[in-house]
Amino acid sequence: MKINDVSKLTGLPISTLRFYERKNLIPDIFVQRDANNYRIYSEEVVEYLNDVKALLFVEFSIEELSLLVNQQLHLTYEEKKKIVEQKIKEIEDIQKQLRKSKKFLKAILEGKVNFQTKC
Amino acid sequence: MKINDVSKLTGLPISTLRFYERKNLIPDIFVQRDANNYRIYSEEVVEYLNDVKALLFVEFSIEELSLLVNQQLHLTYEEKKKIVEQKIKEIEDIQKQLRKSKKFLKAILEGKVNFQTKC
DNA sequence: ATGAACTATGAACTTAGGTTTATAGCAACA
DNA sequence: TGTTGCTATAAACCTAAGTTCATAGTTCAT
Repeated sequence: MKINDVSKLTGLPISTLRFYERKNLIPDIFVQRDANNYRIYSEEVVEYLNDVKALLFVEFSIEELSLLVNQQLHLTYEEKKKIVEQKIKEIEDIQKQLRKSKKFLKAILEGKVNFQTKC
Repeated sequence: MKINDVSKLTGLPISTLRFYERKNLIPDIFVQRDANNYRIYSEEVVEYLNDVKALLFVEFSIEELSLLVNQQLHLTYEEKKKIVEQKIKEIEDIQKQLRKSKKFLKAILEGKVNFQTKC
């Protein structure tokens, strides 16, 4: 698969795919180069990138995620486990916040909240 | 209450409080000026800002939220209702994404996911 | 075999959401 | 009454996460 195919299958712009690679977010197992230096992606990269998208959307920064997936940095399993467990806790906090926000927004809909001067 | 009190009670830096005000995120009912041009906040601003914090954390941009709370823009109730309903839907999408991410992270912990070359 | 479409790179640019700095006017307390 | 601390503003600065641009090589369709 070439970069354009991956872009279409994941919905990520080509520029973003190249950017993620520069940020070490795409392990070598997913992408190699052909004779013309074109990127050739494995099929599995699509599922991987969909997970990455979800993780980056709310809970991870590129730097954090890169730390986790980048074997150059030689994090031990224990170190990675710690990061992941911490992240799961953070997600649970976000879930709590979201339930709170939803309540607040619903209260607005029902006219129970008003932060504006009446006039 | 002066700005330093609000900062301490909400955990928002003073610079952020001033910044939010410039972005029309703090309705006039919550803040007035005294004889020295110092900001004097009402007690209610603390709860309001805690809600704002939650909303900005994941689901709203400053601009969107300002649109909603800023009466200068004269949005009708119906227009605001539409924005809020849309936002609730988006939150539900985020909640779905988060459940997916959590699953993925737990699979990593259990060794069921591996995006790295074994060596 | 040539023009449109695809690929590559490095560098510059952009936007959101703040933070920091420079400068100056009040305040509070010994 | 002075000096430490709080407040104000405007403008400059910063970082993350991309995007766009300039330039150049490749490939595909006709």
